[in-house]
Amino acid sequence: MKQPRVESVEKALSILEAFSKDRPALTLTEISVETGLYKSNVSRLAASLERYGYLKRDPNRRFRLGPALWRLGALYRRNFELGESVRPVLRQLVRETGETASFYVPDQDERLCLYRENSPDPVRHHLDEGARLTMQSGAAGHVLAAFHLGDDTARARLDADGSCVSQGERNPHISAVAAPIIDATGQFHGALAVSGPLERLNREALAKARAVVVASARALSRGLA
Amino acid sequence: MKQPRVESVEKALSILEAFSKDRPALTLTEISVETGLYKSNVSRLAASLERYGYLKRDPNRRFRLGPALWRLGALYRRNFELGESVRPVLRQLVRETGETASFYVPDQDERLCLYRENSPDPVRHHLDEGARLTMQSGAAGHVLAAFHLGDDTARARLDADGSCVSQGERNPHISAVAAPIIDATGQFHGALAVSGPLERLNREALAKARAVVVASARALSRGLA
DNA sequence: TTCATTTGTTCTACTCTGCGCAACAAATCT
DNA sequence: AGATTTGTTGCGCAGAGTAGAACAAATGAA
Repeated sequence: MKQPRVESVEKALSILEAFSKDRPALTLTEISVETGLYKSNVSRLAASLERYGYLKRDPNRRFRLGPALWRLGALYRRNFELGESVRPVLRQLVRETGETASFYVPDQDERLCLYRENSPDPVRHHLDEGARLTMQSGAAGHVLAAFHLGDDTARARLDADGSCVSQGERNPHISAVAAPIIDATGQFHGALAVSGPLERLNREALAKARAVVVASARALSRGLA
Repeated sequence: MKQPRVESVEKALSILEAFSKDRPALTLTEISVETGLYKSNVSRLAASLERYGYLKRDPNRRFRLGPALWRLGALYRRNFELGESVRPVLRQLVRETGETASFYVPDQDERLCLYRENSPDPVRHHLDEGARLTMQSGAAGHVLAAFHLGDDTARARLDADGSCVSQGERNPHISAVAAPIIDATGQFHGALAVSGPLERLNREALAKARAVVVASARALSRGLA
């Protein structure tokens, strides 16, 4: 059997993927170059995307992502009844550790920062909600790789309780600790993590943080009916 | 000239539109019914959407919106450098009026609640960020219709300063006041609004709120380089 | 358990969509 | 003004995408 797919749809979606934090507005030719599609083709695909509000054109006729994405994105996040329960947990983690707390979910073969509460400390690990990182490194990355992809190498890095720590792995100045969220049915939802500057979040602090994160993850996991 | 469009892409997007707050998870047949597309067709389109993370299947194989939407939605919202500036303004409005404050942007021929800060009062006008309402009614609706669509009827309802009030219009128990955000180049961005229960937000309170909203909208408008 | 029913996937043939490309138009720069 | 870049439109062919049915898998009933 052949994997079914619809080419033009995937082309259209790849147009959306061309946008990023650093490139929030693109001209037709830029999109064309970025995606490798012909300009005429992009023009037509973009027209359809625009109709549905997935793209819009700013005053100088450049393309930007459209409001429909935000609307559907909000719907997506609502699916996680988690939202209501995760935020307080993150805030609690920030209070208890003084560091930044985040919640990651798998997005394709990468990981997505779904929720985040930043440390009050001016020197902190900063990252935006909606940011996407690799699953190949970082404490949360390993947890996701192990539970979502079923990666054995990653699984080997995990503690018996499923938690994982990393020091200066993805970013040389950051250490972190993460634990999985798994509901009663065994369904994996994502990873809870605390991260901060390596200097402050040293071996000792990490060990303490690990206990807190694991406990919070347990509580959250239980909270999912 | 014929309006360019790509049929399969629009079909795919209409699949995403089939999801809503009340129907966050759909089976293949449900999508098929909702969109009027053949099941085999939905199956293939959905496969492509799934590949790109716009859809995912939950444990019972039902379709749900995917994380890519949230990621891109976050990017979209970032485009509004507004975000950073709007939130504080909304909070300030809540503080000054005691009612709920929101920021709406146009989304196709409707309006989308992009940011919202709720009143601390237990009896308040509740609505979620990401919710979509008509442009045909409500104070913010008229402002958007007037400035975005250029609707003359709506324009006639506006005050000289562009503001607009409504009492029990969209919802019989809610009154509201809204004002437009327009940057130095004349570009319209959206509407700032304060809304609350009709009983509390009466004629008198509305008049007071209008002044506050208009002032905030002015300040915000100026804040956009 | 077995049978019935619903739900989802796979296959095929035909049609018309979507594609590449080139010619055209519009905007921007010199 | 002319030159160059950027976006749109027209056209014909290839083949992508569709409808429909047949098949497979899951679910429910008995």
